[in-house]
Amino acid sequence: MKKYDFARIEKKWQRAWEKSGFSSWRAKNSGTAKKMFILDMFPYPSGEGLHVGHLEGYTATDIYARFLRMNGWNILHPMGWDAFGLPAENYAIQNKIHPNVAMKKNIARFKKQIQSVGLSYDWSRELATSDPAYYKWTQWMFLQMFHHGLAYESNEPINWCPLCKTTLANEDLENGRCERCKSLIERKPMRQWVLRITMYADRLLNDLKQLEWSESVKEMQRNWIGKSTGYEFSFRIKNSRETLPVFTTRLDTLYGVTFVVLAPEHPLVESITTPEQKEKVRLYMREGASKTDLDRAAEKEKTGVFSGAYAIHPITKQEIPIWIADYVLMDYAFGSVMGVPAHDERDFAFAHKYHLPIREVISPDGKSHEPLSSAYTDIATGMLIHSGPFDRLSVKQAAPKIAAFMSAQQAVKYKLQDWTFARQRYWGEPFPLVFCEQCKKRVENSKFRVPLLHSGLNCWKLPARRSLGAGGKIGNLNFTLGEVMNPGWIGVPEEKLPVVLPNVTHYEPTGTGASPLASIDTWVSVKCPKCGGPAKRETDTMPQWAGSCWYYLGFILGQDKLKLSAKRAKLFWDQKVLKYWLTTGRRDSGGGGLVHRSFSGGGVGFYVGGTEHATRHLIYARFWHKFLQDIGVVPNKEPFAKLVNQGMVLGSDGEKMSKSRGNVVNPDDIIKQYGADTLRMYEMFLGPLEASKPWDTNGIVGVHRFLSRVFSFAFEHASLAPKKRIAKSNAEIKKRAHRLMHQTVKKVGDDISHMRFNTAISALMEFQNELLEYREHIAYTDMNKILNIFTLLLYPFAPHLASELWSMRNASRVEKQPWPKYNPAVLVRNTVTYVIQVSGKVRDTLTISVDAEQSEVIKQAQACSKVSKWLETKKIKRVVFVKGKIVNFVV
RNA sequence: GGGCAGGUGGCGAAACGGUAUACGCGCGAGACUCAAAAUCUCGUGGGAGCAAUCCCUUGGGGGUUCGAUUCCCCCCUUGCCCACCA
Repeated sequence: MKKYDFARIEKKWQRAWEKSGFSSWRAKNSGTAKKMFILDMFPYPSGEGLHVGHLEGYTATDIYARFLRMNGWNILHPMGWDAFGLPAENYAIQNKIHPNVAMKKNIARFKKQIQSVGLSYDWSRELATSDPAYYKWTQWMFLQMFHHGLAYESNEPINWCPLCKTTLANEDLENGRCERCKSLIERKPMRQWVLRITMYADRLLNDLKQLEWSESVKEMQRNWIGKSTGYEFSFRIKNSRETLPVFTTRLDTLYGVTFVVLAPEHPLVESITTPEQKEKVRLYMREGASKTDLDRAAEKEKTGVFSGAYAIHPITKQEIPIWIADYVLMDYAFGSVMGVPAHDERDFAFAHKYHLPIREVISPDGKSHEPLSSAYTDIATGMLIHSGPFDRLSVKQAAPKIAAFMSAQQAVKYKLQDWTFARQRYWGEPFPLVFCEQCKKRVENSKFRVPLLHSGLNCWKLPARRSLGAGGKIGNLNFTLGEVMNPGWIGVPEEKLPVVLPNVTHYEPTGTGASPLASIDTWVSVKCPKCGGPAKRETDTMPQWAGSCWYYLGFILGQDKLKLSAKRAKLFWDQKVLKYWLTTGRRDSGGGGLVHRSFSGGGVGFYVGGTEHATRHLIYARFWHKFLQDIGVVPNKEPFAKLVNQGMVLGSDGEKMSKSRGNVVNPDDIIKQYGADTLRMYEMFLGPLEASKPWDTNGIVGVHRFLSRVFSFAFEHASLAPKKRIAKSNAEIKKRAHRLMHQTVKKVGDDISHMRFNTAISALMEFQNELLEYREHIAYTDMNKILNIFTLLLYPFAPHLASELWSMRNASRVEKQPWPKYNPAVLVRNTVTYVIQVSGKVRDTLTISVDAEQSEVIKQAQACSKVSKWLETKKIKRVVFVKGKIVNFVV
């Protein structure tokens, strides 16, 4: 018996594919064939190499891509490298290799690993985010955002990771810790570039509806955006000209306000605190300053301090004490809360602790229940009491009436905050910005007044496309909106892009808040592109998410477009190609009984990746895409039409794979021991794509045995001496084999279409098992035909072995063959097996002609000995008959 | 505290109103072998029985139905995400 020499076979076919320049996987940018953009989340080429988790998603999309290609689709299935960012940089520092060098090495390793698994990527579109040809366009896009006023300089307190020595966005945190290194995050006021993602909050929220994503990821994004609708109004402050704005979703409880709370960072704290309270407030603030956000949130008991000042209730005119407490967050709404202890659990706890009055104004039955033992927060039931003219109104009715009475404005707030877009690290895209003192003075002395924008305010609209002239002329110099809004900051002209990351010897983070780039004076000092005066470059770099915001567009546009000079943006944004891949023509829908439904909003047709990107990459990329649509360079609203989240592959102990647990499975080892085809199939056989499932080191031999049997059988069959070949098939067995073959063609096709790879593989196994039983009874030529079909079905899963099997009988290439069709007529059986139940319990089965009449079936069913004995003494109340399935005698 | 997804043999899982445990692992027995590995054959949810056969079984409890792993309600439990958002 010939052994399944997977190593030889896999090498042979990988060479063959490489020799042809991977031309079979190359996507065309036009044509009338149905098309699909099948995208994997591209990896960070870390020093660890590819892990089996990556390969789960990559194998799934590879199977799908190969399958659709055989069905005549034009498939765009590319791969690239998310090469900028902290993990890559930290690896470089640890191993004392320049990030650029380390990255090149890691990319080469990743690519080799990917090719050793036989993934069918269109390598002609390969890209890396750290390539100047690529990041030139990342900079170009940032520059557009800047000029349109979407990027602003901020000095607000921001998340600082003391170990990574950089600022981080909220999205980069996990429970108040750095997502990468798990250090506790500090809040530090720092100069930062921030992107105004909040301006897109509503669109990011609303357009979720049209996405074919898992409900859980959509829900995560909804919660992250965190829209709430309520009212805002201002309290007057006793003995002061200041007013105190608050936001509330419960204006109906206005009569129950017994105190007001400010966040410790609130700007009014300083001015309203009375001299008597100054010392206490100072102490409280000092204590608070040492707390991290995590401490703040973890505190069971709320703390606060009285400011000494009083607000005036807008309706009752009562004096209400103003407190300062860190359970109120400055980042949200106005950083101030009207305290209604009777109807808010947090306010209740606070009032309870500091003996503030609790005033019941919502009651389930219209009666008073004071003193309350807990806050009553049910808004569905309940009516107003102790609320003057609004008594007896429902919660729902009351709010608008009170608002009208006191002229409170309806308002919408979001949890989403603007995106901290700068890192004080080396390995990232440099900002295409310079700072010029003279231009700063020009702007500040000019008459331009841009409405002062805070991160929470959504009062500002994007200027009409291409009208960067929302800025204007100062003297004889033109300033853009972004340049007017950020005095002194000047955009690098497009023709000067890319601003190349200088090659330095010291790239370790400084920890001073300045990036390593700041020390390279020759790089930092430049001429102002606006006025020619002395200027300095921005030395922070962009976060790792920048490059991944548009890489799918990079794949669509291709390497030639990336190489264009940035001043040729018009040519770069090739509308024909973008429309081809991002919008759907009529031809894409339906087809062949497959469910590759295209999505009306356009975007990447099929995107596979882990759920960990739900509130990071997937929200950032949507934001960029919408901006790019607004400036007229992409043709549709959303980047990713359909998203599937592959589950995590856990270690064999059921825990997350990690070095420290020692449960990491290295794909290289598996390939060496069992081969790539076994690895691919086993990853798919583990369970449903979207479920997390443990890797069972023992289980892999099952798939390997299957492939070995497939090979041995096919090989033995192909090398049969002519004398030993069976001349004539047994008619009955041939018929059975054919029916099974057609069944399997249908099943495997349907399963691939629905991402049910595990059951597709089961079906292939069953097919193979039966064929082995039939082998003595099927003629050589008939078996050849059946084996050809089997090979085609196997091909998407195990392309190397399938290529080898195909070449045993055919001169052509398997990947050029059309996907086999099944004949529904063959699937029709002329007998069917009925399940015979008595009162719902299975007692027997009955095989009978499909055409048998209901009465005939029931008659025969009743006659079965196993059934009749259950019916003997009973009276049949009812007979349930389901054609072709079941007869149930109810007694 | 809120949201989402799960709980089926010894294990990964299948079926998703109609014969629960397909497929695979593991295990047991046998064949081949001096022997072992590999391979092949048969068996394998639990219980009672010599057997035919019968009873029980999809986290627990109710409900709808002739029939529920599947649909509805309550509870328990595991995982993931978000969490003082006014």
